[in-house]
Amino acid sequence: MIFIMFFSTFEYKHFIGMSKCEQCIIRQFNSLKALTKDELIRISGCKTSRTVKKGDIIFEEGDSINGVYCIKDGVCKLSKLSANGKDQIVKLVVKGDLLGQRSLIGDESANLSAVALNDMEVCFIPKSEIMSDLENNPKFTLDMLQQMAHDLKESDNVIVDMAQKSVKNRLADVLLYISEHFGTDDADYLSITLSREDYASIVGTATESAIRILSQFKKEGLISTKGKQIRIEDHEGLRRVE
Amino acid sequence: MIFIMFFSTFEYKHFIGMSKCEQCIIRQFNSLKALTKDELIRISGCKTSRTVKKGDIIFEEGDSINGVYCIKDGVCKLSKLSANGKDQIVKLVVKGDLLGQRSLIGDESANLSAVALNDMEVCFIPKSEIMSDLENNPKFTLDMLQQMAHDLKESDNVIVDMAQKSVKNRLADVLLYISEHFGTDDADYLSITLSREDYASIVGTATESAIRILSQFKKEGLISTKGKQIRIEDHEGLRRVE
DNA sequence: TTTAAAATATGATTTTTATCATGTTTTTTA
DNA sequence: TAAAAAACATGATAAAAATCATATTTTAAA
Repeated sequence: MIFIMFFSTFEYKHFIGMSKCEQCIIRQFNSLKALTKDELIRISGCKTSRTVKKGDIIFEEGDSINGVYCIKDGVCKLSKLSANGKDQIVKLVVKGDLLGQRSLIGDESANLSAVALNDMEVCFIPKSEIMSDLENNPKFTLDMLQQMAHDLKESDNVIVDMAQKSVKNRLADVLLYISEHFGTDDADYLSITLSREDYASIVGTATESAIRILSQFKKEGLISTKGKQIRIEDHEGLRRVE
Repeated sequence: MIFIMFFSTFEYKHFIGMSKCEQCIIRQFNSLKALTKDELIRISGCKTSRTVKKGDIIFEEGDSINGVYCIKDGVCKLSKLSANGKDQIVKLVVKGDLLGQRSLIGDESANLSAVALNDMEVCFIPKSEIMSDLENNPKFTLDMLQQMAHDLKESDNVIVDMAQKSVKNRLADVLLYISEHFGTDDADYLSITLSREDYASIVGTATESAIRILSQFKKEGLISTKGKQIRIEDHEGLRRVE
């Protein structure tokens, strides 16, 4: 037990999940910002914090979630297994987002699975706490409602794109979306790296098709790659893809 | 002006949109049921009621809606024009549903167009009234949130189906969905009649493809038709379509 | 009620995408 | 670090769906 002595206060709190919600900047990015100081302190007292390794399952379709995850760091995919046995990625969830709120509000088991795309750090807030805030803090509920309205709009737009755009067009869109929403590193590579299979699973196509199209984009000078990493070389060109 | 004398009190109120929300059973089917009697009386005083003819546009993409519609009778489609010039139907909205709440909550112009599929009767409640209730009645906001969570789940599931199922499979699903959600008439025909173009626009395919597949379903004895009307002859068969 | 327009229907053809097959590269693990 | 596994790549072929063309039927309008 001697090694505990080397932990600083910060590291110790961090390790066992005792860092304070009131002082956490992450909450500014989601509906938790609408909570009062007292509510945050209460949540701080019952939340748990944990790390999730790349590839780990946070929850699966059908699981009872019983709470909400606040993503402190990392990225995960929300996907659903279709009848033909293929996974369809519905949404990418990143640092600052909440996870599991839909199931919690609908009082249902998870409709989607959440799997980490890189190492993550997440806080888990039990259902009872969130529900009590939803019932008593109208600002919080309204903020949650606004966020859900935004998600619904995005989902509707994805339906239209799925139905009306070609696979090539959708794949170009995904690259642009990732670039615009999640940014790039210092060498302009997309900050989120996905496997070709993941790209196929977002676009809703066969893995081979996704690979083929990315190769074509490369030949046409629209993108370049370094291993799994992708850099967009011609944004306008990608936008023109049909 | 003499004809006004023939109107009964009921008809008169009905005509100029003065029937009372407190007494309207339709609200039991949507979030308005969470409002208090006082709130309903207040809304009654400022809502307007109108009829919409088949084919009429209730609102279009980009319109500022400035309120919420409560569907007293009839059905409409929510659609979006895609880049290739085709309309994609995202959702069917029926008697009892609310319309426009997403744009109102997000404080945005309409993302979708709403067009009547048959003659409709709708009440319009101005934005200010709804917003004040959202800010002051947590039960109402929570109910709205739960409804929105449900819509989001449905949208996510549509994305998966769009991406992973064949056109034939999706068309079979739509027929079953309409049958299960909107019911049939006394002769078992689907109570909602859609053009082949509308079916194509829900499924996300070419009109000719939708026509062809419906013809095939007919040949296979899965459905029968009488003009535009469709009757499902073999539910299990439709469910097995791949 | 005749005519025009729209919706339905179906064939032929092309395009898009999936599937199968096989090889190469990269990553993981023993 | 060598072997195994996973991911990537690409060709050949098949299947699905779109497009174009052209009737026919139904509906709406003059």
